[in-house]
Amino acid sequence: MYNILIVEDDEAIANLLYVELKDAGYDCTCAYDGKCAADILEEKMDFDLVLLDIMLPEIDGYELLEYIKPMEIPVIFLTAKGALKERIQGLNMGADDYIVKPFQTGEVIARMAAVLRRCGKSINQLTFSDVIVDLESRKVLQNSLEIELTMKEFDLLVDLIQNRNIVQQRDKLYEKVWKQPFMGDTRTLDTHIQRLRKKLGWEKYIKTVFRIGYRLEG
Amino acid sequence: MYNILIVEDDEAIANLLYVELKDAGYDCTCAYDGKCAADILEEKMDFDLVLLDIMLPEIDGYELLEYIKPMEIPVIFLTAKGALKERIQGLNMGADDYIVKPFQTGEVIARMAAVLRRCGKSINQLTFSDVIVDLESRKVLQNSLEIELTMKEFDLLVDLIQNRNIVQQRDKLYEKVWKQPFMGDTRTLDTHIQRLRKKLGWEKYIKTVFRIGYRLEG
DNA sequence: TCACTTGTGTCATAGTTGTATCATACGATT
DNA sequence: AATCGTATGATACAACTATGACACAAGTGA
Repeated sequence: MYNILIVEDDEAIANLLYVELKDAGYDCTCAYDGKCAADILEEKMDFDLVLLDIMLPEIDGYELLEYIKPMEIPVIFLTAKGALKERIQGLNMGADDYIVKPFQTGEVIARMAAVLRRCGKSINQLTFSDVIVDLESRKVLQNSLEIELTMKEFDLLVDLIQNRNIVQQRDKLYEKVWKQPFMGDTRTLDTHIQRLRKKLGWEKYIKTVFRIGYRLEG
Repeated sequence: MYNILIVEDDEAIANLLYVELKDAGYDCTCAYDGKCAADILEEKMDFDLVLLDIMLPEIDGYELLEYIKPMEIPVIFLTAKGALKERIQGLNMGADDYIVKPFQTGEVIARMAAVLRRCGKSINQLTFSDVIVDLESRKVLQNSLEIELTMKEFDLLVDLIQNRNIVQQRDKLYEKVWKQPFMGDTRTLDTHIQRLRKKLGWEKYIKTVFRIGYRLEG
């Protein structure tokens, strides 16, 4: 799970980000001013990424950026619209990306993912819709709530997500998850699909393709 | 098979990419400068993805990007290390991803696959008239509306499209779709053809060739 | 033992497929 | 051109098959 520090003096924006990122499976901490941010960084150094507003009371974003640099934590600047000079300066100073306010949360998440990937901080995790699947811990989060899946359910889910939008033929799917030939004529696969559907409330995503198999759609 | 356009003035890099991507199953075309790339794009518009170096003689990557945009072909930028500004500008201009030189070919392939998937460019896709048939998801779209076909209908449609403008003899057609010898004298094949015609409104495209079979015409 | 996972059986239902029937279109023959 | 035999279109229906839903039993590990 990623640890994100949100540095933003506008509490409304900070909290919005906090909630949305939490939902997207990120652990977040908010700092409402530069000094506070510095303190938090000092105390807990294992952030994976910092979202940094430039206009901050007291210590501003640039100063903070200098402070963060030696920690080698990627930084995404949050800048007001039109403040071109800020952006350029930010990038020159070594920010990894910037996002212009007002922003869509989806965009933030996408940029964050890109930056994290670029920085090699990629963790083995898959996402689909509101679900995050961590391959290392074998945990599944849905809207930040852990969903307990059994082994087969988990493997099945991983396969479906890795092949999203591709029909998985019943026999092939069975053979991949169960690692043995499909003898047909039992309710095993269906039953597990049903269990997955139920636990995740994914009736609409896991489509059955009649006479062929299943497809995770979205 | 995917068609990739490699635009890169450093021939060593271009050829390396060419070879590696070829091995990975991509059809590649190289362009060593922007003008050449534009010509190739003009001539042959069915590329699935463009790998685009930014630093090019004459026409640079940005200009070319503007040129490519209306074609709706995804673009991955190739940028020199540290050229952060380039990256940002590229992404802002609508590139789908970028890769920093020097790169591992594996990384390039992974990014390409991701971009292609994101853009919904599935290799296994047939089109005819207003219909797109995705062989992976087994979905059929007509004017962006999904048409639900049964297994036989789908197989039949695929065969017809793959043999467009060629008469399919009834017995051959039957044997291909039903995978069993044609015993004649039943309405099975006709009925399925009718069902296809009806679902797609393709009375005018699926022609019957009296006493021979059917032909998808257009 | 208990709690949990996993596989299988049964039944109901829904969707698919093949065939029969009748109507219409085609083409050869006169 | 008229006629006739045959092929195909259209439709409805019956048979079939796959899947969902559920319950339960066997297996497994704490």
